Amino acid sequence: MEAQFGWGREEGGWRKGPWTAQEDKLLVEYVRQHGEGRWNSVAKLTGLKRSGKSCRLRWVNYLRPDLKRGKITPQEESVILELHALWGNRWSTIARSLPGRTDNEIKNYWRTHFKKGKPSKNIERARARFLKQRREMQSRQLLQQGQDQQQQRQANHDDDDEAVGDASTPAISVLAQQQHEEDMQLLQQQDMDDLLFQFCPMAASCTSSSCLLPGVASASASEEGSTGDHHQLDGGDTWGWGSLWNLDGVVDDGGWDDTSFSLLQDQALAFY
DNA sequence: AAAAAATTCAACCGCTTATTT
DNA sequence: AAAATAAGCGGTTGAATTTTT
Repeated sequence: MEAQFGWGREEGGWRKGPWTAQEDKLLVEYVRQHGEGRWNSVAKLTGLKRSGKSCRLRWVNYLRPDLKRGKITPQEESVILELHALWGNRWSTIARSLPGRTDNEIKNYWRTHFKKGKPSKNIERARARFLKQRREMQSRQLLQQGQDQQQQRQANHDDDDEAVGDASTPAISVLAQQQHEEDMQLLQQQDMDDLLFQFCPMAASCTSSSCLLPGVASASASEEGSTGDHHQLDGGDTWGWGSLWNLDGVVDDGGWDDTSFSLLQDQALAFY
């Protein structure tokens, strides 16, 4: 299962695509002998068919011996969160505070775990899953109930959206009410999981206190439609304003006390 | 069980900045 | 002094893998 054609083949004299173990070896050997830098001479001296750019990238992001392998730890994640709040998308700057991690790695981590859209997608899906489940339960239940006491309600179920707890339907009975409550509990728990995940994916492995967040960004935020806002500032100042964390309402200090929890919960509920 | 959808991440691209000639 | 070359940066891509349906 080697690289296909097209990807991992030559183009204009240079090989592209995934590196093979042999190529890695050549590059490592080159660096051992000549040190880092002068990447363009790698090809000349070793016969490796890779551009200097490609060699540098491979070394910096993958072969460097001081790289830390393995998953980002909760501590590292906190740093990323914090520094991103501070600097925006200055990945290499952030990476300097995380020994053994590359800008690329951090960028990827950020994008896959925190970039707006993804986390809410998770929540969306959790919600969809839940609603489906609930619908099934409800219909099953209603079916059964309908056999018992047929006529009473029929006129008044708007269905889908709550407002259940009203006195208008005494017949729906304690059972349904209970069920609903259970559902809500389930939903909330699920939400909490997702929300926690959104803000601190490693929370699960964070034993109790160790996971301090720099602050909780307001989950609502803004900036929706723009698919990739090119803030092409000419002046060389490339602040990622759009992606800057909203620090308003930062609770800060403390970490996860009950207050921030219920705050989160509020946010979760406000979501719907 | 298999197909489709989603996720991940290594590597690419174009552009900017730094260094060399 | 300026042109050329190298290094560095951040955004984006897409094959491989994982998850969901």
